[in-house]
Amino acid sequence: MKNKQTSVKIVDVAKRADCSPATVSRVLNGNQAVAEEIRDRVVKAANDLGYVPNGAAKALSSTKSRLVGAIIPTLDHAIYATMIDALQARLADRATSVVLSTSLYDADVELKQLRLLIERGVEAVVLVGASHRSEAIKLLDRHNIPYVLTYTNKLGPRGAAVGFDNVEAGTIAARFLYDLGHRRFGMLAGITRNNDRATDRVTGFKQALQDAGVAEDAITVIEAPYQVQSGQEGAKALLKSDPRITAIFCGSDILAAGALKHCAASRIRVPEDISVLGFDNLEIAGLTTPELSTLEVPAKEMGRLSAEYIMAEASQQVHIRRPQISVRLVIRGSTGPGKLVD
Amino acid sequence: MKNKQTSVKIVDVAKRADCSPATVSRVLNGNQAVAEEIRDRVVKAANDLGYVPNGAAKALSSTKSRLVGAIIPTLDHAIYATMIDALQARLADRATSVVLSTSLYDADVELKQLRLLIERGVEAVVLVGASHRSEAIKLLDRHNIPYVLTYTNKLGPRGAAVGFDNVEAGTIAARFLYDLGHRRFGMLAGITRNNDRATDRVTGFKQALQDAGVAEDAITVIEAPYQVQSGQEGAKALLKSDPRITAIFCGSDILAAGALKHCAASRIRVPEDISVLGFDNLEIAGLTTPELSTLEVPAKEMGRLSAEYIMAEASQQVHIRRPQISVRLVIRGSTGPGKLVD
DNA sequence: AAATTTTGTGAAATCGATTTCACACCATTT
DNA sequence: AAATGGTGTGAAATCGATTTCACAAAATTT
Repeated sequence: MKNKQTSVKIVDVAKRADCSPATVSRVLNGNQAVAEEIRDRVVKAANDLGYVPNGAAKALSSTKSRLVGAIIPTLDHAIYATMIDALQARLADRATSVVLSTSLYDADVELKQLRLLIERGVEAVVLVGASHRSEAIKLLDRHNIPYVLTYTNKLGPRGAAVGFDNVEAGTIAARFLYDLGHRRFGMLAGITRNNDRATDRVTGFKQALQDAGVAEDAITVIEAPYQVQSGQEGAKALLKSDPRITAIFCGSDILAAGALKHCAASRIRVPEDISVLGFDNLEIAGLTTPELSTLEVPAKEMGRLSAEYIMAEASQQVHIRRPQISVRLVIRGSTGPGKLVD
Repeated sequence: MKNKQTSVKIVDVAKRADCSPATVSRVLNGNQAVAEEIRDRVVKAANDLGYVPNGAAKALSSTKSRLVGAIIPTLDHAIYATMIDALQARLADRATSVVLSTSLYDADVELKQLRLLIERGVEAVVLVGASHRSEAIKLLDRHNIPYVLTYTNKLGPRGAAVGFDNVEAGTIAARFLYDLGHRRFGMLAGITRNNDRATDRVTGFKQALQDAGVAEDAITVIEAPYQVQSGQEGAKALLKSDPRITAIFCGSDILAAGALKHCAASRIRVPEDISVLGFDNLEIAGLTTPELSTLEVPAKEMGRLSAEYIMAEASQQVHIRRPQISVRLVIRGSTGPGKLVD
């Protein structure tokens, strides 16, 4: 049943303006020259009737959907929400909408969502991280859809990588804590399965410490989902596994906040007894006691730059495929000197 | 130029499966009976060719876009991000995507975004709050698009209201603090302009206190944007304006966290000297020192219920237009008894 | 003044699906 | 054996815009 609740169509506008649908289309899209007089009639007719063009018809005939797809792990984590917020804001300027999906950190869900987005005719796709089902990239290639990988700087043969080097981020954390004098370390990482960013941070952290001469058994790594409570439990497990740890690097401020809670509950002084370093620089980093030292991730920036890339791509312009983006160390009160015992 | 990068269309699948496009459509949408044998051929052909239906064409011919629009103030506030997360998750089950826009608390921007969404052919719209440009509602009515107002329980002649009574929420806060023995109050409200929820919370709070016999000049209200720093400054201004205040109700945990920061910096003890009550029960509420007492807003629940309503509406079923939703008082460490001086 | 170019407009094809309608075929019922 | 009913399939209309193409009228050049 193709019902129609008498919605206004382009022919209705044409009739009222006493011209052809073609002319109405021309006026409303401002593409070609139309006589001033007719132009005015059309605009007036469209307004009078409250004409809203049918997007599907528009998309079908022009092969332009003005839709951009984004698939992130979850909106419940501020780091992604903030990125999407910036992306959406920037694209809205160009009358382009964001179709949002979440994968819950599951590559298969991501693939399924991607298929749905492609079916919707999105003109570009924003993904998180560099590890995806190979079929996902194939799908994007086959449909010739531009895409952006965020939170990573690993570039594929096509697409853009709008993010930072997670290995390097781990390195920065390691150097910072090592230079403070710490010699036994814990890392409270995110779940590394299906998460190349979490994996890389661990890699960078461990490698840099070992390069500095820290023995492997002086570094304990535990994984935990990005939740405060997991952070508490993780910190506890970490200190139980190696009671001599004096510095903990967390894969997210959420985990770090949990670690701080554990310390407070166990009367462990931060940073006197233990230093805690977070990741992301979320709003919460400024709210804990002590305030969290952390690595700032430029989420807004990544959202904005992803939008820039997509818009450039849409207008066939060349654009930087891997902008220079890096994390920044923000030192607050949760980190301090380690006793240089040897 | 209607270019085509040789993408696979339904006729291609039909050809390969040696049947008509009509039959392919039937198989892929599982609507009508098709012989087992042909069905298999079609499925195989579609897989082999990697066929992905064209959403625009689908939408145009079936008058179903499987798109739902949502306009929220910002994704940068967890309370909205969480709601959208739940909405999206629930709708994804039905192969329906969410097109997301932000209004930045501006009703005109909202209207503009709404127009865009309608043009996209969204089958339903989710908005925040009850105050909108009258043209917005008109637009929805004219196009006969179902809509949901969240974070409010004010029902219009059409649509659903999936939220709580903000006046009542203010009342609950007032009663709680009054019953603790407080007699001079501060309220750190969100910006009430264009924000009926913020406005209602103030109304409820003041009214309930006055009903309890509190004089008007014993209640000081200051507005501040939902940012930690504004919370700090607001709390400072509040206490300067009336140094005898012993309890502060904040329109958001963000503001409350700021208030807590101010107190910590000014060596004001919480809750001994001053009680601070938040709103939302964000994750940060459990991370401050002391932890925040607050009113819990069921954001996830609202997202889920909005999705339920939309899905029911899509399948022409009747559904509750105003589900019973309420805030819940969560008592932690930032509130305590007021000295009952008189 | 004639020839040419430019400009503005409408008719009709097109985008890629869904869905109606007609019809052939086979299975029942009389 | 004839009449009836049900099932599965394809041809063609349809959704509502954009865009190509043809052409008339106006502007410019010869």
